[in-house]
Amino acid sequence: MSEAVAAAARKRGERRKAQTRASLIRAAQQLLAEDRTSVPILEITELADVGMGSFYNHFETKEELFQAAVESALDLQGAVLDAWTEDIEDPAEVFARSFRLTGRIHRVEPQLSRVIISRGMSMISSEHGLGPRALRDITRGCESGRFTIADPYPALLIAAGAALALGQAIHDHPERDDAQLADQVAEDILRMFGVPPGEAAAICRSPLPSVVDLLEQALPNLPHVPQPDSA
Amino acid sequence: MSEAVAAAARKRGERRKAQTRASLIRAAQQLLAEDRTSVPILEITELADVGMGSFYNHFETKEELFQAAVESALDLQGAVLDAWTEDIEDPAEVFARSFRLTGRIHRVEPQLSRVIISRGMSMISSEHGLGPRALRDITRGCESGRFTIADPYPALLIAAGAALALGQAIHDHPERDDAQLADQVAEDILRMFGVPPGEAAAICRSPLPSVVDLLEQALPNLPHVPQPDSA
DNA sequence: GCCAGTTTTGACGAATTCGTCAGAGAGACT
DNA sequence: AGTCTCTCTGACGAATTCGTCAAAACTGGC
Repeated sequence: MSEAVAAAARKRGERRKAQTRASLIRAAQQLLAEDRTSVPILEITELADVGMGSFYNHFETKEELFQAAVESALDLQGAVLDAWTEDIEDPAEVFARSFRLTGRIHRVEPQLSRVIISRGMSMISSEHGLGPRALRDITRGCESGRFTIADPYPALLIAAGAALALGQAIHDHPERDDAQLADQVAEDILRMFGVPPGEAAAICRSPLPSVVDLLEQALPNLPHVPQPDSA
Repeated sequence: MSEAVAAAARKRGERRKAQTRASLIRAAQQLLAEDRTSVPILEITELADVGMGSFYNHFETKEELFQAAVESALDLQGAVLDAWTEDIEDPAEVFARSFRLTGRIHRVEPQLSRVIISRGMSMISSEHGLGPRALRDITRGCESGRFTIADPYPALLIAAGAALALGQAIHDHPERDDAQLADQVAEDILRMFGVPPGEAAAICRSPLPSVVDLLEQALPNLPHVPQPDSA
């Protein structure tokens, strides 16, 4: 037991450092969402409520921080989607659910969404991006015969591009029904994958759990996510 | 006739001013393509080979210049695609040709391509973006019964997102066969539009004119495009 | 309580960047 | 040639931004 206590103690310093880093990343995400990436470092640290010098303890340049901020947001989004679809068998349902929930997230978590939109395109091929995850799911669908496309990769490009464009459209036109739009896009893409039209429509109109509830369940259990300060 | 001469003369000043503006826009496009948008204004004017003070004769802020640079690139791309497809009847062929040629442009004109990728997502709904043009073509296809989708708008989002993702992929993975990739993506999207698979495949495998030749023909005739200096 | 190792902090001088402005230059008109 | 107007130009002072560093704060081990 004393070992456990010691271990916990040994990690208090690390946690403090991680807190500072997380604060900086959260501030960077806020600025990224507001599309204000050429702010002075002092403004970032003020927003993060840390000393100006702390920035240089964690990052060499602003760009490095913003990069980390985007990767963190993408990792979060990926982990959340995985958690929400892990118990589904049908690849078509996995894809539809991921896509439709992503659409809902754009409205419920506009900051996360904007961060991803801001740089998601250039991260499609990155290991942090949603590309690898989507490619895995599409490939699974092809191998199981559920999807009948010639090659998963072009399909991935379409799906990933559509996901980002959908988010952009939801932000640009808040008056539209975002849920219906997301469902329609998902349905179109399923048909492109080779899912019969009737089935695609049924899958994309099935009821979804509330994103808010899902997020609340998922967030506390996710590893290495910048948490809001528990002041 | 003296009127015509006077008019020509009156415009010499305007042309000189437009030259300076075009130089600035070309410099901005180069920087945009290199993803270096937080450079000092002096560096932009040096690249444009104009005096530092000239910048403020044309733009209030750097962002305003970059905005103009993106709009100029998008207008060019749109005008070129229109010129290349104006005499085609079948909406499916118009779409396929636009999409496949856009894919080729990413490799042939990497700078134009990168500029569009850098901000194309946020310009989908803009009048300068490719969105309105694509929406027009897709709607035409729906009305003529060639496309059987429920709603043109979600389809537009998929096509636009895919076009940008394709460009990104071509830059990220230069070892891939970009022409084949673009053709496959176009084919998948045509099938999504409701074009029978066999037809979609045939349309997207038909031979294409050389983008280089087309560009050479189209460029000199396009209005209000920043031309390279004819030193 | 004290020391060694780490992280945080913000003040400061150095360096960069900004935006203005007065003068030069080019063109149009008399 | 003279003058008027509009654009171009780059030097300059003002303002911003950077990155370092020595001191302070915190932590863990003794």
